[in-house]
Amino acid sequence: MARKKAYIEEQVIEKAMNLFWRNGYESTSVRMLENEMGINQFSIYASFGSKQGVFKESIKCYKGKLKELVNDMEASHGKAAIKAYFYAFNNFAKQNIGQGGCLINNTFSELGTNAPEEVMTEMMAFVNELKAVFQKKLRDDDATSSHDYLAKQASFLLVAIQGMVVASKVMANSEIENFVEMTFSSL
Amino acid sequence: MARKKAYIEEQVIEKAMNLFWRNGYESTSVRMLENEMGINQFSIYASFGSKQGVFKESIKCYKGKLKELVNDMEASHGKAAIKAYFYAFNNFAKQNIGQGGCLINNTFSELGTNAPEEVMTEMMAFVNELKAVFQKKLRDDDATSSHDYLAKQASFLLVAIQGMVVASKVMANSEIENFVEMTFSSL
DNA sequence: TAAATTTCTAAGCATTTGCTTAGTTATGGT
DNA sequence: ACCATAACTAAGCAAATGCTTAGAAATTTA
Repeated sequence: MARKKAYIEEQVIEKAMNLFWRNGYESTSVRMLENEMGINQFSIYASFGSKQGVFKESIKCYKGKLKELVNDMEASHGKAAIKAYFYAFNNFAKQNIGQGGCLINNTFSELGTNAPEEVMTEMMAFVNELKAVFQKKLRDDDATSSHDYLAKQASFLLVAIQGMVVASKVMANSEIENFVEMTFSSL
Repeated sequence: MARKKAYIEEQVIEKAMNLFWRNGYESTSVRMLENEMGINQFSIYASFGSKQGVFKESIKCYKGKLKELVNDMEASHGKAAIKAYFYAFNNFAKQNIGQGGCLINNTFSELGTNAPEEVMTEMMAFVNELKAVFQKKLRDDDATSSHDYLAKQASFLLVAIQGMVVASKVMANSEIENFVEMTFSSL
């Protein structure tokens, strides 16, 4: 009769995600993952197949975290919802010391075109979903503008939020807040 | 009598810089540098001391390249100069396949707080210099606003340009252009 | 108590990594 | 032709890397 599973994959993946978030992909060895996840290398390979497999699951876990923030935005109304998301996302991005920022952005930066197909797909999907939600919230406040016009505004906010999360690593919080305020005052 | 140096350090460093720009730091091995630079590992260590030494020089080389763009901006006038710099920088950032983007941004993302002190200093200095030039060009068009007000606008543009260069890896050129136009229309 | 399965431990593998060493070749000046 | 130096080639080193294997221990159920 089988021994019960002693670790929950979602829990160990969350630990792995945090390590990748702090260190990046290449600078995170399997031995470090073993320490952080609290399971041995054999179990890592048995459950996830490879280091890359762990990373793929980590990206999905990260998306799940972001989904909670996006859900909060979807439950709110208009531009104010997007703005609140900016702040919430900034706070979320600052949870980690070291590299921190946005794991999706970091992964684009570090791996670029070398990222595994599945990872690229997950990340692009997230970016597109976020843009769609921005557009929907913009529509809340503006029933008459064209779809194309709102798409451009959503796209603008998408670039802006990427700038915010990258800049927040090296710039003062007051400068980030100034950026957000100016970004939304222009809409 | 000494044999003349057969390679020019600045030239081999430029090749190294391009490789780091495409690949990032960790994913670039010394053997890859050897191939790209066209000199052997012994010469690399003799001239630069370590892989990190090559990287430090590469960052300086990259700054030198950016300096040319900044000089162009300084030779022009007002907000139009800054806007032209955005476009020039975007074109410059797109020279490299793979990771591309901005090597300074990439390095902040990849190495974060683990970057060598000298590299951090060089990068922070560049960011501060850029902000100062932005502020100066904003003053060209606005003789009366407070120093603090213009500093905030310069800071805003600094975050914006970081967003642009990160986003340009994954978003369409038309969306990047839209972002730049919207950013400057709000100033 | 035994069986079945999970998870662990320890060791190992081939390769890659940053870096060093020693001897050789190339080159320019005298 | 010789000397001095630069740069190369080849080999090597220890450590790290991603991953595998084999046997042992742990755990649950019947």
